[in-house]
Amino acid sequence: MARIKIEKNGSRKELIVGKAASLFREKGFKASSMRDLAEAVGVEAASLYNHIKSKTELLHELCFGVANRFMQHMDETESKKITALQKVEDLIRFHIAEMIEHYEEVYVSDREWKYLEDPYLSNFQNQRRMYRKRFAAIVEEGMKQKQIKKMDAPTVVLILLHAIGGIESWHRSTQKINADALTENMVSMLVGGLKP
Amino acid sequence: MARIKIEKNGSRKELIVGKAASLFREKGFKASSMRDLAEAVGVEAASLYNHIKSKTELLHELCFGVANRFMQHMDETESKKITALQKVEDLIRFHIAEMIEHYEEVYVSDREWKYLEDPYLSNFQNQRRMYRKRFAAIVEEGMKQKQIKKMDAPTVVLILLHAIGGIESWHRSTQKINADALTENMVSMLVGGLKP
DNA sequence: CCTACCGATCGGTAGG
DNA sequence: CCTACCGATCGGTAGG
Repeated sequence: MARIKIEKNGSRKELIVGKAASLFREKGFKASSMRDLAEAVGVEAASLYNHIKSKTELLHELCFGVANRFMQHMDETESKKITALQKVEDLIRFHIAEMIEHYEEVYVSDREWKYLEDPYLSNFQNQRRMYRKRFAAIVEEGMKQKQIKKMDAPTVVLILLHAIGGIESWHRSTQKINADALTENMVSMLVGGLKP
Repeated sequence: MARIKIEKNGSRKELIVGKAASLFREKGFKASSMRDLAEAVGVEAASLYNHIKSKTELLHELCFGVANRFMQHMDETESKKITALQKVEDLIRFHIAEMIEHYEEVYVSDREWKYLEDPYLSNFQNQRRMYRKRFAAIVEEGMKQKQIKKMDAPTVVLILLHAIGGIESWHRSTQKINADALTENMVSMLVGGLKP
């Protein structure tokens, strides 16, 4: 007598990917073993391979899931009818929101992408480069319009991205001070630093 | 007939630690093998153990070397007779200079300290916490004196530290734009973001 | 989904 | 400083 099969297709894999995000964030990709992951999922290590192809596949899923979301948001921001400075603020707010809502995936994608293997590695690096270029172009536009003070735009972008993405303690921080307050603090400081 | 022994004591170990910094930065601590390191040094893996006790000892040396420099500088900054905002700027400039001059050690200490083992791990975490607390106290002082706008001080510190330390491409950046210009860009943006 | 197991690689030691 | 080697652990597969 077969069990009723209402489980969504892929839900088991999604569970594994989610546990992997948590494990990779905590211990790092290389220091996380498939046996660790299996224990977190509640099966034997060998059983994981019925749902995934390899350990690095888990990293692909995480990194490209995050990259795609950021790329799509960049498309949206670019096409908005707002000033360049407002676009920068929009991007900053999106990064903060992603950090709060998808902390583990974003963190892993940010710190562990170098362990991707090579068709994926180059692809990821290219997407990352493109994203930053587009971000820098908006910053540059803001400088032309005198909304942002003259600085080296690629450096500005690196500072902004790392200022947000680097906070390794979003959990604790968002517990101690409210998430909205944290967001306004960051935006105030980062956008404040751009103005002439 | 013995070779003349004018080599400074410890110079061989220092070479190994330096190569380890470079390797750990490039591949990460866990993904770096002692065979990789031996190859970089130009000996067999077993020979490394005549100069060091273990792989993690290399990480101790790197992390505490960096931590001690930052702690000592914090002492100096605190005792200077300047305003709180000037102290913050002083700290920012020191972080930038360390990043330019000791990029690999600082980077490794920042991203790989979690692989320290436990008497060292707790010790390092405590030093880190202390440093941030002292930094936040200066920021808070600046707020009281109305030199810095009211924000959550620990968050401000995290943003500052990550904005500077996160730049994973200091090499390339400092090649493209001059180091002094980079420093002024960063200081302008970060200190600018603090002012009311 | 599990048991059993493989080849590769790891950090490190013995002994010279 | 090297050769030789160890036990542990790794990612992954075979076969059911």
